[in-house]
Amino acid sequence: MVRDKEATKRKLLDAATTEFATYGIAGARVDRIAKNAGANKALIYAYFCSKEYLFETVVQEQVDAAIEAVPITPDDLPGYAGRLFDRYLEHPEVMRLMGWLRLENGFDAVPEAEVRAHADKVAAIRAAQRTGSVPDHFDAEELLSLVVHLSILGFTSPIASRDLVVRAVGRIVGT
Amino acid sequence: MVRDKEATKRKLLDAATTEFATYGIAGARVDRIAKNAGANKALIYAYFCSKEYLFETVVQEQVDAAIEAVPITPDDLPGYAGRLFDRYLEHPEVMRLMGWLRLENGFDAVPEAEVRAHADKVAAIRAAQRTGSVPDHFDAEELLSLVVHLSILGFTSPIASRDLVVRAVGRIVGT
DNA sequence: GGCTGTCAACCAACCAGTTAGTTAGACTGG
DNA sequence: CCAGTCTAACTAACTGGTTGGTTGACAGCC
Repeated sequence: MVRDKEATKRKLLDAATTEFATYGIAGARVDRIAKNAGANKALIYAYFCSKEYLFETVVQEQVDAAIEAVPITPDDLPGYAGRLFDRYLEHPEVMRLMGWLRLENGFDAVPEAEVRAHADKVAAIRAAQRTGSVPDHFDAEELLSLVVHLSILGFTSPIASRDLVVRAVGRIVGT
Repeated sequence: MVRDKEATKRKLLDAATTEFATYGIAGARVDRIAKNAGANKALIYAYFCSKEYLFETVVQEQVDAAIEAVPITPDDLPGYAGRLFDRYLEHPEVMRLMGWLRLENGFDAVPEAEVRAHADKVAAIRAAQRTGSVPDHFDAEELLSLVVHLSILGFTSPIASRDLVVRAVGRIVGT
């Protein structure tokens, strides 16, 4: 047996990510997380204080990763939406975790990292609008909301395709 | 005490609607539903068999009501999106219930009533496209998905307004 | 009297969180 | 190099409380 705190934390976080994405906060079972991580339940409380705080840690980590993986391209918003669409298709856990978070902890329970990243993206779009490379019939914040929202079309509609999202954003952004 | 089976069922359904919309299936408490309905817990099992089946009944009822309340207007899809937006603002339970359903029972667990209504709406849009009153750069089914999806923008973005949704759908539908 | 709606009390299963104790392995003094 | 010691990672078993579901008795109505 290897005694490695960080490695064990990692295994617990991985198991918790799957568990929370599948069952949500109320539905997740601490025993199952420990078992799937091959670790003891008490370690969850030693390392993450509580089930709730473990969930927050998982969300934080996943949101950070998603934000870093798909940087915004203000001059190509349809392409940005397409890359977001791809990301969510590859990592549906993020969307599921956010879904649980919003339903269980209220609709304004937004991870801090997301708030910061959001502000940066609005600024980037606004700058692009000033140079004229992005039309301004929508306010920068409105435009970002629309683009991001359209990129998650795949979770609402079974017939949604990458191409559909890209074309729709193309029409929203305009010429 | 009044002994009225239908009235008791109604009170239980109302309490269950609030409870399930707030806490989901796993998070909902049968005792709390009974208490809030002013009825006994055993009646839930007498009338609705199980917690799961009670949830299904609630969802069915709410979805039916929502479908009936907002009929489609193929020639005015922005207006349709606006009315859906209003409906969800007034009755957020429906969206929350659907959210729980999708997360807890899988993303293809769509109520039967919704499937039927969906097909009708696609047909209506397709007909409008044939008469030329709706442009056909999007397939009818794609168009409906986009319109419905945009109407729930309020659940993703805190800055979403009715006007924003209407304008966005306007650009999607085109002239 | 029998049928039906209602209920308090109950139960077995489950679950988040705790604790008292065990052990791997790093460190130390010789 | 090694015996002794100390610490922190780890664990099995337990606890207090909760939860979905049941049951047997009782009350009102034909």
